Amino acid sequence: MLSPNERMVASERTDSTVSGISEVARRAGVSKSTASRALGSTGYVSEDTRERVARAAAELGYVPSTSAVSLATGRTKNIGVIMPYLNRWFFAEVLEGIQEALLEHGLDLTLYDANPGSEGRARIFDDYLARKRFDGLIAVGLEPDHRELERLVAIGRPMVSVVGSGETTTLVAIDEEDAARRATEHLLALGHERIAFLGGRPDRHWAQVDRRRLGGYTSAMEDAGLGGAIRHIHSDVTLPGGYAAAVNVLGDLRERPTAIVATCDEVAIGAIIAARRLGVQVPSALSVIGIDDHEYAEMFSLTTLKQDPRAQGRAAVDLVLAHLQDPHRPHSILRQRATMVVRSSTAPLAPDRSAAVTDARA
Amino acid sequence: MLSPNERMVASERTDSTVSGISEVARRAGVSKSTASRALGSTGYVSEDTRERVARAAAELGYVPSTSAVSLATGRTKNIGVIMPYLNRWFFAEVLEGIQEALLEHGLDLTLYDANPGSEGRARIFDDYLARKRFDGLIAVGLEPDHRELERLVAIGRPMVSVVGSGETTTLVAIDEEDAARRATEHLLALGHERIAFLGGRPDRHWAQVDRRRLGGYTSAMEDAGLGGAIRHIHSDVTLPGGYAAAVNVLGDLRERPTAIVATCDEVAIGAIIAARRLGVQVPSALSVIGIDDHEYAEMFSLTTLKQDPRAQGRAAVDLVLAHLQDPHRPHSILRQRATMVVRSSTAPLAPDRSAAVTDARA
DNA sequence: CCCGTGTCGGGAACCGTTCCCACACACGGT
DNA sequence: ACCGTGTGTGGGAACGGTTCCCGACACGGG
Repeated sequence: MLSPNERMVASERTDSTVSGISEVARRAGVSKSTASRALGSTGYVSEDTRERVARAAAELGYVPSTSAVSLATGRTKNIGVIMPYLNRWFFAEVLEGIQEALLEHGLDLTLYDANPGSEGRARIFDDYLARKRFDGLIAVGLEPDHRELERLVAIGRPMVSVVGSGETTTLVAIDEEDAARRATEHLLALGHERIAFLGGRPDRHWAQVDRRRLGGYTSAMEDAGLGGAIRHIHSDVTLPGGYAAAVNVLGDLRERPTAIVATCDEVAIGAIIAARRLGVQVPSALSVIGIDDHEYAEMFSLTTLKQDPRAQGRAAVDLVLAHLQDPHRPHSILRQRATMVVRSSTAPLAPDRSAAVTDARA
Repeated sequence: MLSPNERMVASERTDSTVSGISEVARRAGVSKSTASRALGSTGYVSEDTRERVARAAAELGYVPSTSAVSLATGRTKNIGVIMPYLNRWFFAEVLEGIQEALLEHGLDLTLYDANPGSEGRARIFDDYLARKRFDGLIAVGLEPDHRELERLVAIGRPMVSVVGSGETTTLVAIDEEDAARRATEHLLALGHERIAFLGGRPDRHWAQVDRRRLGGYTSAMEDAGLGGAIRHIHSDVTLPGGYAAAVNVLGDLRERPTAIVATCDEVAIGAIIAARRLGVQVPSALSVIGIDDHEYAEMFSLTTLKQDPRAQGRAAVDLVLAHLQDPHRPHSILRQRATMVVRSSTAPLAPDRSAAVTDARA
């Protein structure tokens, strides 16, 4: 803790420290422009003066004013990040990845939380983004509608999406459909046939991601000649959502699937918790597979298709920087590969399912 | 999706739209200064010209340059938020609350993720904050060390902390000690005596919060004459951390407590999951109480002391704005009250503990 | 009729940088 | 001896706003 006195001193020092580059210049005995050149890396400056200026700047604790720099250069040294949720694992991880990478490049991050359907979201698109407080924009799982996309384009700043469609912007994502397909095929290979897909709900805010994953599941089932067994259990894409949906489904013994492909690990874990509650043994009576490799996946021994959202965030930063450097760089799609992590939430189909159930009750 | 053609148009419009206030002025047939006055709310402008200017601005899609405005006014219309974690429930919720409130005030948010012990954290304090890209700062659960606090003070911008100590800055938080004390007293009232505290680890990064909560637990125990039964089980303050710690503790039948005060809901839920795994019935064989009222609390029927992090975030915004308006406003402490939410993870101590255990195995 | 007072508008300074341009100087080649 | 050319430096105009100051004008009261 600082004593009030020390605080006073610190604050006074601060006040005198608002000195601009001209004070630095004066102290170093050079002109403003020379000081600017010395501090920056452009133009001719003798090694001697460069040092003098650097010393003067250090002594004064000089920090260039970001607004002045932005005004003069047209660069904000700031990247905007817009995402619909903050409190879901994937989004928070991506955000941390972005933040890490930006930190290394000396860039700031301004955050826009655009909750689907909120009035705030409209304001962000109409007012906030137009302010262009950033050099580039990263949209994470945004899934903009037509009007929103229009706005985004109108900003005229490089933009990259993490998760979503890559038709209009550069994209980094895993192949959602492929991931779900592989998850399903894993279960098929284990002998399961009554495989249900858990997650998503075809309504206004139904995420494209979940739709794509459902698509991957569907085509895997069809390819296996199990088109008739396709079953989509609606669920909020959250852990409690998965739990609630699974409780209902698993409660009905006759309708119960032997395996579940969850749209993401949160939902999968919800299902596992539901199964435990109902005495349905995982994996002997029910196999569950997710997508993500969530922080909790290991603790629940969840088999999953691992993706690395942090790396996606970092990649997004690299890409937006590349676009910044070369404005004519064409859009691109960076697909990261999801890798299967087999733990023990999946197992071969038990020869007699009812036996397994009995086991669970023993 | 926009066709390439439409995109072109939009982008061209954008390019011509970079028009400044002088273009607006010209179009409205007034001078720059009049236009500025008309758009802002200061000074005398006739209703007539105000309208003409407004129309011209609208037609041109004029958006003032934030850097120019900041440079001229000294206000960035931006609030910095610095926090050590993004992917933990409490922090994400506070952040959303802050974001919501800022949105209503037309302010932007720039985020600094200062993970304790990371090199990034040092850079943030040394370089990033000094840039003063913000009018005010909100620190969430930051717990700065001496050097960091010095930096923070040196910035010379209003600052409010959410969670932490209010000695140097304005603070909004619940009374951590009181919350833990009440949690403990709840268990005591139910007849429990072997009550353990779960969470935190006295090491370099041990959060003050957990220390305070441990303190509340300790004094409640002492006041009940149970000082000898005090037991602090170390655990990472995460759900898997609580799980891992609880698994070990509950595995030992003789040492097993009859009730657990967890430092937060994530840890509490981890403990509940561990108990279920081990066949220890909650609440008949083990009562668990947490602090937070986490998103998952209801799903696990967790008794807890509810706090409202979103509201804390909003309150922090109000406070920082108040400090901005009145620079001489003294530091203050805003204590939010934690309210007990009784669900069914806590119950009276079973007369015979071993009987309860047998029950669980039945 | 003259003069405050209340409105309205314009010119110019200023915010703190960058950057273009002009200039000075030293040096080597012709 | 003279003239590029390559370096180092300073002056000053942007960048895009806000805001102070002052002049013009209308109006009503003394």
